[in-house]
Amino acid sequence: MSNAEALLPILEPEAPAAVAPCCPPLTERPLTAEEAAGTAKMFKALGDPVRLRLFSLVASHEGGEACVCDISDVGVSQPTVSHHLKKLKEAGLLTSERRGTWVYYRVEPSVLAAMGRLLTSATGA
Amino acid sequence: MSNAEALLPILEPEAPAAVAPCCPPLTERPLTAEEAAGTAKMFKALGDPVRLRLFSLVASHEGGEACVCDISDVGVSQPTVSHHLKKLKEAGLLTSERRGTWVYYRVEPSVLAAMGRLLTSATGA
DNA sequence: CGTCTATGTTGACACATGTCGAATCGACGA
DNA sequence: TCGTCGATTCGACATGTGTCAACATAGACG
Repeated sequence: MSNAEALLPILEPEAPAAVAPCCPPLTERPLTAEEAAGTAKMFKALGDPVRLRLFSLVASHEGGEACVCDISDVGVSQPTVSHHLKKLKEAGLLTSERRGTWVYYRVEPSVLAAMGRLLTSATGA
Repeated sequence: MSNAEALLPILEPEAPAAVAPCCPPLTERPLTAEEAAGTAKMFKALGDPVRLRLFSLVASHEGGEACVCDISDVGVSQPTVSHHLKKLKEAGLLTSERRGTWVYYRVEPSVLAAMGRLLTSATGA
């Protein structure tokens, strides 16, 4: 696949942007097909037990940041952990940064807030 | 299927209870494997565009209740709509009730609130 | 430069999932 | 009772997904 990447004009596999300010609360208005498609990607990313646990490990870590070595003890092999972290990154929920030997993952606070707003009914209840 | 139900001791295929008061916010504490497994089911249920749209259609309907005939216009066949509604029901997000000819679906407000709390960071940000 | 440790990628496999057409069930009306 | 309409279930198929072993890459340290 590295060949294709070199030949093509570097088209990114997923649109990694514009996930934060998405939609009003679900109780307020039915989502359009486009809105649902974009939002469902985030929910789907959290729809796997391993990913949800990895995400909570990063989110609850000090400073909302965690090294892979700190969170790779979730019961699956390390390639699988890397695979899931990549999925979370593609969904816009995490960002990664390499500092020296280790790679650190951080949560995207705006995305968290947006998803929370989606599920927080504005109707008072 | 009516035969099997009559013969077997009525074992339910999915545990339909105890989904509402689950976990503290994700930013507060890493989820255990059990918590993640249970919570991921709800996120997974909303991780499909069609299901998310169906859910928003029901949630935003008057009284948080909608007939299937009102929400079955999401671009897929009616059996598929029924299939997705069943999934949402199994995840504890919806409840169904038959009134005469039509079947009405309603949202479970406590579940919505619980999921919103999960994503609402208590750290102030 | 060589080697070691830490992450990420590839290829392959088993399994789950979304989708539809056809058949079935349930309620209403002629 | 029979026919019709709304909703679910069944059977089948194509696709997506999670998982791992093996390999590749990136930086650190002698």
